[in-house]
Amino acid sequence: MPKPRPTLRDVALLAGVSPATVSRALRDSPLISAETTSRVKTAATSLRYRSDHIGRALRSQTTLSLGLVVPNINNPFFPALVQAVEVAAKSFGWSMLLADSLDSVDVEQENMDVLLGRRVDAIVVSPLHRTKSRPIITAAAEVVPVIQCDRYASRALPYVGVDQDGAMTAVLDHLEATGRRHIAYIGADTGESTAAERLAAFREWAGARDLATNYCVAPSTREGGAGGAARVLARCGDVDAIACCNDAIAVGVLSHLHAQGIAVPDQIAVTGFDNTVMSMVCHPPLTTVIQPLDEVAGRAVAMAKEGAPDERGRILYPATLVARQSTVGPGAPAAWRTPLAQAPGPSTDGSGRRDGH
Amino acid sequence: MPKPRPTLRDVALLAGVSPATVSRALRDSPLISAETTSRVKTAATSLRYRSDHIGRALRSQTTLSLGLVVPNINNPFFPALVQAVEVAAKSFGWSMLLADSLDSVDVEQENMDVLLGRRVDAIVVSPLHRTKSRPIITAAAEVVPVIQCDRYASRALPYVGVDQDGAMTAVLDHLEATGRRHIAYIGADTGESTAAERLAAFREWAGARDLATNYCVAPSTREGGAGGAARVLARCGDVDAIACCNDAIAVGVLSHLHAQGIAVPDQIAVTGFDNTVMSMVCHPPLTTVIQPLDEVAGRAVAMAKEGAPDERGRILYPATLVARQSTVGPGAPAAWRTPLAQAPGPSTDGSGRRDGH
DNA sequence: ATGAAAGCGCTAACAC
DNA sequence: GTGTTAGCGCTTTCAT
Repeated sequence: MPKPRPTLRDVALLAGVSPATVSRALRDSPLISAETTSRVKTAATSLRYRSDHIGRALRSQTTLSLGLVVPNINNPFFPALVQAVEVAAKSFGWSMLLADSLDSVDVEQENMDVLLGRRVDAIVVSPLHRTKSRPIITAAAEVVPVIQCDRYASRALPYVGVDQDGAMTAVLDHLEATGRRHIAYIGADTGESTAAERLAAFREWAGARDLATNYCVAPSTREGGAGGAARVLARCGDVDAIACCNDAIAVGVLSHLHAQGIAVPDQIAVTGFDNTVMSMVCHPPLTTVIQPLDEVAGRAVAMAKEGAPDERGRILYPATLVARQSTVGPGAPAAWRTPLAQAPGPSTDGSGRRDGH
Repeated sequence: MPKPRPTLRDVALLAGVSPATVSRALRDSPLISAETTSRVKTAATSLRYRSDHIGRALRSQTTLSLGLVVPNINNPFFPALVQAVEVAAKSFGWSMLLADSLDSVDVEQENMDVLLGRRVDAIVVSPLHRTKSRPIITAAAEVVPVIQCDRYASRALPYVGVDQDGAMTAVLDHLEATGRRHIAYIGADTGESTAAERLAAFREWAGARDLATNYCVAPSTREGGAGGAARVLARCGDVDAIACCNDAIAVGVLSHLHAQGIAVPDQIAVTGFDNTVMSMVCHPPLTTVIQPLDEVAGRAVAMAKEGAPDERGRILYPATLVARQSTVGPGAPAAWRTPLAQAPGPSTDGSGRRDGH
């Protein structure tokens, strides 16, 4: 197994040229004659030579690799983000080191240290916690470009995400438009920036209508959702809709309502967020929100690669509401989509710059 | 941002010792006096020195990193495996490069090349396809230890997985024990080794009982499952159970039965496989199989690290059946678990060696 | 258009 | 116990 790996020198010997020429030829330098280039490439192929990334990295001081730090890949929201980031990175020859923080700030700190030690050229991070993660990513950003993605922890660092306020507002507008008047909200831990924004959107929306803000915060689990439902129902008898911060909570709400013999959506409508597989498989299927992860990830990776030197703003993409039977009932069309904004592109704020490089 | 990174030399200068001493001290070499060691560490800390992985890798010819190649991380089965592998790798200081094959053999090949170019010390791979992936992993295995995990494509390379035959047999035994007599099976593409093994287990089980082998193969999606259900039902009128190769297919089966007005489990029982979130959220919850992923991943990573020099056998861990309402009905206890084997440890075969190093 | 030589940051081998 | 030297594989001046 420990078969000696051919080096650039070996190729040079076989092709009868110098190592420098091999290096240039393999990278199609215009300085090298076509004839020499092809001879070198033939030699390389016959030796099954593969350029050694470590040597190149040491010399060129660039590893062509990206660190991705996610809160917890077992959260069904993140695999799609991971995939999108990897695809984007690979599209220009970068590799991705994945670091899972396991929902622990300590692990997140450790992950950053490992990635910096590995000399990743940039880091894309979805920070665990709005405030606790701030010193962690700030320190890392002094060494390497750090782009916040999906969640954020610092307004002083670039961020690419989704317009949570617009999305949650659209959910609430949809509930109102379909006749709901007593809307409760179950939020997730507001340490997550997205959860904080969604809750803020609910409070603002309800406040603007002079409605009671009947809400609570629960763990992002089905059990959490069930408990939250019990609480908001206990607080107000005539709730006719429960908007949730994410699909897991919403599914838990469904199970509580089911256990109580409350019909969905006839008596109470329920909404989720994230369009995870759960929202399609549960009963009834959940009205939820689709986030344009491929675009968000692509933009974040592009910024990471460019070093995002003077881009300090927040780039927000619009989400899409998908209405399913948990709000529109069995008689309505199976699924229709409402884009939350006319323009498909992102918006920026806080930087004074328009989007586009 | 491009703040100059302190080097080992800088630390040496500050501490008034040689670079070699710094190198040794930072790694707690017993050769260095305690006094010097602490002085060096102080200097390192004050400079915020972080050892450069690239230099170390070039010199020591080991990157302390592991490549993980998965078929598609959006398959809800894999995030747990990815997490388990990363945790195991990190437990002895390795990092993980994740490469997602996007269900394409070409991408899988490309992934292997990239990982080898990055000089990962070992690769853990869940091969996309039983036969098409074979040349790919075989070639990689000539350069670096390659451990197959979950799925396999070559019996000539180490494999750590789950006893699929035992698991599927237990599912069928369970159906029989709860009174089912006409069991159909919906398999996934048998290019996946696990799907092939599960189908083989069904055919063997049914054959041993002289039962009709009413089965079909369908895409691993909910749509595939719905279509498969239509086919097996058309073929035989008195099916009273449908065992499925995975949860996604089983959920599709549920939706088809639901649409046909067929009651689950009263008229037809349904089983899934993998214990993904789908199996808990769908209606009714699916009887399914839990695979001990943490153990499988831990063992695979340990073998990868050791280079698994003469371990060519298959290491199989037993799975656990979890019975839910899709087979045992609403009156039965909510969920009870049946371990599929007495011994919690893995079994080996094909190598003549017993487990344990 | 090509070669020679230096050096990226680190650690192993060999002094002392 | 510690310093000196050399070199991992590559790219990049600087020559020619």
